[in-house]
Amino acid sequence: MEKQTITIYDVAREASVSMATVSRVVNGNPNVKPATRKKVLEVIDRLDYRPNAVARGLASKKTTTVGVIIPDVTNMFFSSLARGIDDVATMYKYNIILANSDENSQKEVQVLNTLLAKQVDGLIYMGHEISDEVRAEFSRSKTPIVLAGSVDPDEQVGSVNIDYVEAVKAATTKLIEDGNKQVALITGPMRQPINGQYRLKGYKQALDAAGIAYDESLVFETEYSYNAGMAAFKQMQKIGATAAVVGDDELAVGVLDGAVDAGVSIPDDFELITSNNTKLTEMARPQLTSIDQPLYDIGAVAMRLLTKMMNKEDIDAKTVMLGFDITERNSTK
Amino acid sequence: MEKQTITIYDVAREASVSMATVSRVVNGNPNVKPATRKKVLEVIDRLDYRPNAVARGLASKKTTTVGVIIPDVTNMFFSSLARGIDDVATMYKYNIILANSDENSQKEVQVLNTLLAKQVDGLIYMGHEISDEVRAEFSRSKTPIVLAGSVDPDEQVGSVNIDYVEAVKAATTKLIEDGNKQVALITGPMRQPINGQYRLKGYKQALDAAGIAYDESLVFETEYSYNAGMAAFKQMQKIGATAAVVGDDELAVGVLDGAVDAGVSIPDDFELITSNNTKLTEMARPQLTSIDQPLYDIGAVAMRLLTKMMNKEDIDAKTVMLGFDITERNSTK
DNA sequence: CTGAAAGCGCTAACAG
DNA sequence: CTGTTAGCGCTTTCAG
Repeated sequence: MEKQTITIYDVAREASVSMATVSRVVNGNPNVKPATRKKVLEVIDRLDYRPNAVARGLASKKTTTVGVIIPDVTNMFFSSLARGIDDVATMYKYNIILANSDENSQKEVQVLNTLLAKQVDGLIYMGHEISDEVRAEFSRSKTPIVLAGSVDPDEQVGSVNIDYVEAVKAATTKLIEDGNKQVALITGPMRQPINGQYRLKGYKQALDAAGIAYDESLVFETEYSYNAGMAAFKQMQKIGATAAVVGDDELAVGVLDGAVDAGVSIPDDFELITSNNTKLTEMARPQLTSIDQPLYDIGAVAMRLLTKMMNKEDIDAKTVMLGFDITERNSTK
Repeated sequence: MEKQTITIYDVAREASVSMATVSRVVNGNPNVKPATRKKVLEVIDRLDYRPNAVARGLASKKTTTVGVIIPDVTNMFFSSLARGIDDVATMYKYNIILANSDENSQKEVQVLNTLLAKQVDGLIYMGHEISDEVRAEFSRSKTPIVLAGSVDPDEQVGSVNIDYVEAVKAATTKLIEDGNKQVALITGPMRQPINGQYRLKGYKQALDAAGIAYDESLVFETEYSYNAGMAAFKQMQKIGATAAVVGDDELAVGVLDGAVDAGVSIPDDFELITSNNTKLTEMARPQLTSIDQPLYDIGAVAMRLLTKMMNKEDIDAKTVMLGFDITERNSTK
């Protein structure tokens, strides 16, 4: 009365061969006489046999499943990465166990452990920052790990990114060249390396190169939300900023709408460059100029790198940097 | 020299008990003397033992993993559902294997089979339409299945939705009451039940109730994309429509921007109601009035329903309809 | 090219 | 309350 499963044993019996042989044909082992292979395949088809992946996993110690830790699937930035990950995973016959972490370190550790308990062959981690607890789990684990779109200051695991320093530097420089003297940087917590170490560094480099003094009050540390963007715009208006590099698209749309709602004309009176080039940049009015990170590719390359690691192939470089562009739209002159 | 795993047997030996006892404490079986439980827990902790979920799955025939088929994680509509699904899955100790299908029937069947091979305890399917091949797989499978945000005309499996007929009827009615004589309906393929059977029906009912004749040329069948929306607006302008009910938010933003770009004032000269109330509706300018489907809840309830089915609990109703609202913003008068 | 047999790590009766 | 004993369904030597 249960889901009466037909096993490899049933197939063996019906085909008058041993389970070993059935196993061989299922696994594409070439050491099987074409005739018997044909016979077995026919029985498999007739019985509608489907190998039990769990049993397979136990016996072979491979699950062809990788764990993916994502802050929030609902966030376009991460879901774009996830799509790239899943596509190449599928390409290499892996499945993905997706787990939302809300960037909560405790949840991350928790999820990490259940993923390892499920014997995933590899792990992809997304998130703006790696807490010490998570880092500890990483180094304790023998399972291959790759970070997608997040930086690992000590390069213990693989990672795929763009050069955030250069990207922000380029964006800031463009704004300066457009004639802006007061360019703001609006982004997430400086505690997170991508902001505190990379974006801020690129921003300062651009300022330096243009001979403009760094003004701390032009740097806004905020959460990545639409409302935070609207609030940030008000602040900027107060201190006279005329342009901004923004670290997140939703945040940038907030800044944009804050300006529009305040009757400030973009890009004439205020210029804006955002960072992720998600669909939002095209849907906003005016459309947003953006650093163009190849999100899908970052995910895809991360997964590809992971397949190599799981396969124990030689890796040229554990840390890969993909190129970026700046896509100019109508929020800049 | 592989990842030297410590097994339940190691724990048993170290704690001087049988593996059965270790298994009992790991599984919270109350039939263990507190003292021995304590001893075992201590050893587990000391050895850093982590039960192998694959072996567990093979022995118990439960994987505490459910398969989730999603057209595209990158689509806010579906990712919102997915978030609801994952949250309640986590709540009930399940993990999610997420697979993108691109609404491609062949891929769906393929994915369905690998998911079943991995012995998932249940399945959640998202997608606008269920092909005959997929339907066939559904009925062939003994694994519990729930549809989230998609309708199943023959109710073979569980499903969670809102009443699309009523929702579109309400939206259309509002537009008519605002004085529009030419209300368009812009949505996906009529082949898909949600459009052809439900939305169209609700649209016609509203027209009927208002004594307005149905005009086929006011119904647009298109893909769910920003560009399709811009194109649709041009069409509508040609035939003199003054309002539209749109089946997808990204599509609606396209319509909106098409209007804005053409210098048409919204809502004065054209009114718009969209369907999914994703963040996009708030980021657009003017902000979009929308049918408010509780996306997260649909996902959450679908997963909850699935847990009941996996648990063989009694279900009051396999098909559940959640309520909806219409959130008025600035694309309607 | 094929079969026999020993596990993989854990759960689940069944005794006691 | 605890231990023994079969498996779960498949992979993988090891012979032949």
